Amino acid sequence: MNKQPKYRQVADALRREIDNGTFPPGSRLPSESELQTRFGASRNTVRNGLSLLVSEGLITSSQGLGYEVRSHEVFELNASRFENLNFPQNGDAYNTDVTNAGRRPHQTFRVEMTSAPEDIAKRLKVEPGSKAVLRFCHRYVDDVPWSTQATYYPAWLVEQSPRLAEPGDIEEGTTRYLAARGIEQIGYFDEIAARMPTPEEARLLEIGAGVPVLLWTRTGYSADRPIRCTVTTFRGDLNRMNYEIGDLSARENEGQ
Amino acid sequence: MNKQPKYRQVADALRREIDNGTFPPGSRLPSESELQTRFGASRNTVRNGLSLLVSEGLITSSQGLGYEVRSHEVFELNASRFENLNFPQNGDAYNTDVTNAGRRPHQTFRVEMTSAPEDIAKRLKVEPGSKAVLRFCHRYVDDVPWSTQATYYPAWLVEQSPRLAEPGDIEEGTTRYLAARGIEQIGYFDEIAARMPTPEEARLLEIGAGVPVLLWTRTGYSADRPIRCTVTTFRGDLNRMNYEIGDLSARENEGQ
DNA sequence: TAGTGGTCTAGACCACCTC
DNA sequence: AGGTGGTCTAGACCACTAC
Repeated sequence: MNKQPKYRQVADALRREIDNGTFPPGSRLPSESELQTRFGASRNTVRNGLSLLVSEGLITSSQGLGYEVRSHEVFELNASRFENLNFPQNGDAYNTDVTNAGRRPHQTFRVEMTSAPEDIAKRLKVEPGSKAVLRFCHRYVDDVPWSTQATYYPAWLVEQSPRLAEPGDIEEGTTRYLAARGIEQIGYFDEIAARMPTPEEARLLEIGAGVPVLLWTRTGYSADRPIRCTVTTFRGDLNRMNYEIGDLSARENEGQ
Repeated sequence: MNKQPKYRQVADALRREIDNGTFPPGSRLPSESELQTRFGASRNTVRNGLSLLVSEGLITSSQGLGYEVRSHEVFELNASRFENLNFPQNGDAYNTDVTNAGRRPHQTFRVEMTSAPEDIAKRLKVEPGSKAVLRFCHRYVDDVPWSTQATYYPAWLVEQSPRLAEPGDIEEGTTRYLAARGIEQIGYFDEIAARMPTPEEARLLEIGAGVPVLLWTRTGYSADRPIRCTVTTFRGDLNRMNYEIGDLSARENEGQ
């Protein structure tokens, strides 16, 4: 005998029906009271089962409306191709990529003078707590919050390149601006991690329960030392990162 | 007035105390009944708040023991360096990496003849449902389930390289075995995604609520066509992926 | 045996959405 | 107004862990 608790039976039954198409993406699940009678369970037990599916990222709930099966469309982000070393462009080609996908990009932007958080300082090889310029970007696609991007520049670099600390965009792109001043990024170190969002991240990205964030930390190096560190936070349900390594001429024919 | 529901107040208060070190990683939270009196709330309300923290990945619970603050140690996985194109080695250097970190690797292994799932078939550029060899690996570090790895080889390749379908390890490594038979991988396409685990993944990786998985899909190409597709599923709380791009000689000095 | 969390019930009131 | 989910309570019994 391997009896599952009732709320799991509820979750399992519904999950199966979502998987096999009984409830396709975008459709609505039966209401809690309908599920009570169907499973012969109390309301709390039904809710317990439903909340399991919510935390698995399978469904969402909204007051007054009901439970809806989540639909998944993902946005591909090529991390190795854009920001090409021989052809530096503004930031990370977000505008180009989004527009190419037929979507409408939109972003808010701000520049701050802060002290570098410990993990950033370590990557930039500066003293923890030392001054840094933070250029922060909050990005939307078709008005849906998509990602936040925080780039830190160490103080010594800002002294040489004062426009980094000025508010507002740098027209030609920060990479080109730096290159023109003799600071060339010749390598990157990328780190990718996943975790559940902090309440702050959940707020900025309008993430509900059951959706992890992808954390992408890119540290850019000149020939001598690290010159910037960019931390990008994505909604995990809407994004996928790609890397191309080596010779991929055999991949060109069709879209994968 | 911006009153939060009581269970959120419980969660926020405890989260703050976890963040500021009142409850350090590995320590135990007060029991539910203690929290009831502290917050003047019913047991279900307290449980509701605690389950929020569980689904954020901050704490775990076990019957009879209580709630414990999760501790985070992450394992770095260099995706661009290992499986070096000029120096192919067995699989993805998992054994080497883990041993170097002073940990004890352990894995179970099986080989299956299956039909390629749709997404795999697309990446291998074969008909959906066509035959493929699946080499499946379940990996542990110090007896903690760490990742699962499924590599699919298309039928046409297996005909040329029959040992792929044989159970058991290929001593010299599949990459070398293939290279010796004239099939050389000259490029990779990596895709990285994050999501909540399916019940099956949660079982294999012994993941509790609040821990996402990292999905790493690597498609290997010869000069002509894709020759394999490897899907690795990691515990998101224990792993971080790295990519090195361009010239990183300035990084060598210290550990990042 | 005592204390912990896990499951389940029954009922109440509130907030939001649609009509 | 009527239906939906959101919050909260009080109490019951079970399962696991410690001693």
